[in-house]
Amino acid sequence: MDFVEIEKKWNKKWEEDNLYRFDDKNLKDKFYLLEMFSYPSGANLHLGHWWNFGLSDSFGRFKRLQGFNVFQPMGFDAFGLPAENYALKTGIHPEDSTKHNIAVMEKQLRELGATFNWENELVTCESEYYKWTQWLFVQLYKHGLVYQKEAPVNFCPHCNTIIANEQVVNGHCERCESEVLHKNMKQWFFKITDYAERLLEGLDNIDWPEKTKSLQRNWIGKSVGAEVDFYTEDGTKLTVFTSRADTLFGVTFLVIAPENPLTEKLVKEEFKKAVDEYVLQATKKDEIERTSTTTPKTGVFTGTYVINPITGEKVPVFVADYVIATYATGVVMGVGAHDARDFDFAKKYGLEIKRVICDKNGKEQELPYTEYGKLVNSEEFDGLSSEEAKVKIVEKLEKIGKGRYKTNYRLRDWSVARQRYWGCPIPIVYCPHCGIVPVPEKHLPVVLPHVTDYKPEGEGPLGKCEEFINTTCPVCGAKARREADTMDTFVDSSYYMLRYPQSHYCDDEIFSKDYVNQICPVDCYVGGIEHATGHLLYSRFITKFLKDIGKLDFEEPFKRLVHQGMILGSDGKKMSKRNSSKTADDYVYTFGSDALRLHMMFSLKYLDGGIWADDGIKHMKAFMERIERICVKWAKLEGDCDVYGDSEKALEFALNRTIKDYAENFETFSFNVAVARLMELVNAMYKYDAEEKKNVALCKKVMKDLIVLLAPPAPHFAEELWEEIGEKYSVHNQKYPQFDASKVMLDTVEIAVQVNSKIVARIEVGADDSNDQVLQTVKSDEKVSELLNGKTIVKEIVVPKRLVNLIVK
RNA sequence: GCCGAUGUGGCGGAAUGGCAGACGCACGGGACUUAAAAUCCCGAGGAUGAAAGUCCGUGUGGGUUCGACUCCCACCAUCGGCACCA
Repeated sequence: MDFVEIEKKWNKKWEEDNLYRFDDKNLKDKFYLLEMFSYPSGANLHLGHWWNFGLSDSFGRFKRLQGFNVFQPMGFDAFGLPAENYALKTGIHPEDSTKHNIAVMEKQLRELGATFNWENELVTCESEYYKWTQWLFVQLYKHGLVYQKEAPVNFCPHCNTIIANEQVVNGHCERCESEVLHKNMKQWFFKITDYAERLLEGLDNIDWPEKTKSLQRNWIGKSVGAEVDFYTEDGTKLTVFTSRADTLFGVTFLVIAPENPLTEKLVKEEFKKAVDEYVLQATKKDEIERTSTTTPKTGVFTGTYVINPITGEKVPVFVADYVIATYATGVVMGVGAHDARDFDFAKKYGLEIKRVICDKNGKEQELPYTEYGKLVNSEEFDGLSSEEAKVKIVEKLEKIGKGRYKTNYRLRDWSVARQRYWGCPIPIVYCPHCGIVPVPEKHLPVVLPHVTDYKPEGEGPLGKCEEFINTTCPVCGAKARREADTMDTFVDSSYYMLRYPQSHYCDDEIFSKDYVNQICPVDCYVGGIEHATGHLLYSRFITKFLKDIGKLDFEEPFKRLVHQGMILGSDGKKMSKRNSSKTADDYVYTFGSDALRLHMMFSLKYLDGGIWADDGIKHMKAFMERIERICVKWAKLEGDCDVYGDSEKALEFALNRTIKDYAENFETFSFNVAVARLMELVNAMYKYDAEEKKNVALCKKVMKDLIVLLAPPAPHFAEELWEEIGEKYSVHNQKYPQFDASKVMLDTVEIAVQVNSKIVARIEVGADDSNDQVLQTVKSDEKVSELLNGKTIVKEIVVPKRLVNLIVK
């Protein structure tokens, strides 16, 4: 069989026949399978693409065999820095290069022979799509979830733009690895923090990898505690947040962040110079230096004292850069005895360290002691446990109006403006009379103009485009200017899964509620774990928002999430041209795409990934030829020989075990085991083939079931073989073979009766057909007592029959 | 420091608490062949033994159990994430 040829042939035919059309009238059995869409980077499809798209396509084909009406759309995340940087490098306009790249990638994706629903293709840089990105912005704005604020932002000097927290990796830009600067700039934010609690709670009800859930929990960073108000002598209030209200009696100083606006107010005249100098220095320090836990703590005294609301004690206030201005109140109470950082700080500046917690047994432990324990030196709270004291102390603070329960989240609001050209324009107009005005829905989209000067220079390049920037106020009609920034591409991708079902079939709204509620949420989402705290969090936020404004009935966009592992080059690093000597095409043109898929499935665990090794791919081709040989041979068998003995039982066992395990392993993306079962079945067929007399009907059945099972991992091969054995087109319309449990119940079960740790009897019990696991009922009670012969049963243990002999002997 | 994952032959990797190493690669042997390739069949964790067999084996040490790769506790190693978040 010429695999390369047949692949061309069938790809063409399937496309002509539109074999995988999604039936939008039959939504009862719909299955929405989605792979994270990609950037049209212009590179050729590489092995990583095959790994991602090819294998999850096989999963989709498997669901089809099971009778699901699979919706598997494909599109492109076409805005954004990669596309733009590529354009800057080549001198070709982003729009042109993007369009070209999409055409190239689309062609290759089609060659992959995947069952994508191309009629729903979606491209985020087309106005047909980004109209709704802007609509979304306006809705968020109208619901008070968008605001503009002068804020310290992450600024990448190389990309010349602000980037989100999620895009900063160890203080460096995730794209170009330049060191990120901190600037104060006017910024647009989405108030994702309003959804922090719901984003946390929602994790409990979705089928996602625990790892990813914990990454998100970590990122959201819920911290339950209390706020406590400290007042200066002249009545300025300093509120601290603490999760350890039980240590309030141990406070010996307060620390305020250098950037906290209150800092300036607090400083006493004679300390001003020192403090100003310190603040200046602190803001100059780079992120790494400042947030490193190993950097020694520094700080200066402000000259101000505050009163501890519960003890009445006077404690000094320091400025120190180990306190973060943007978290909670930006002020921290210093408890040297029970916090490692405060301990270091107190030691360094000779501040008092006051023990207020002993261990659970009341023993004094070495300081700093940061565990929970029992209170001491805390007046009426002495003897309480930390847990009890946290409640009692806050209750008392509430009574005197100087404290309250408070929950904080580490999650920050989402910074969404980018000072770049190649993105979705922010639909905002600045009017001299009306101020900030969102563009009315009926005026959308605000079309991104085709400009030639799109070099990023720290401000939105659109500001230089007069035709774009000058407009009139939608409210009063006065001359006004448009916002020059564009949106973060994560906004584009935060709702695309909801737009896919109607990407071209719904012009007057983002989607029609009734229809999308039937198709969404996504039943299975496949993509890399690197988006755990970015795209996957944003999408959840936006979906919750759309539910809140009545557009959806559900609030989690992805029911099930699966992360493929990464496929690595021989050096153990991420695949690149340098470490992979061969491209996907090399394999496709030598062995065929089916052999490539099968090999990828079999040779590594899909969820773990690993180092790509191509030895073995030629054997995969040989394996396919081995299948072809026996199928061609068995297809020619004639007559009605119906022998039925142990050999036939063994073959039936192999078939049914494969049918069962294959499905189970496909379901969990354990493709390596699924393919192994196919190999076992083929081995069993060869073994049976050695029989003089063969049960012809059984042979034909096994052969046909095998070919059907081959359809997901080797679609072209299975189709060709199906035709070769004289079956009707198409194998892809077949049903998943029926599993017959009775054929694999070779093990009956015995109960071994144990007396004084010796097994004295074993009783055979009947197999229960309705349950293919093992526990059954005892057939005869008399038999038990007979065997026991008056002894007392200490214990009965259920073991598979094949093991009883081993235990007894 | 905190959180999470992983640890099984030369390699990729299997095992609802029940014969550890399925399936495959690499390896060895046989059949076919003048020969090679291809194909088909067989072998293979380690130690010991002529062999049947016996002993040891799933990172380490304990525990639960008739029985542990699997469950529990402690530890070691590797990888990933977060990290002065009060």
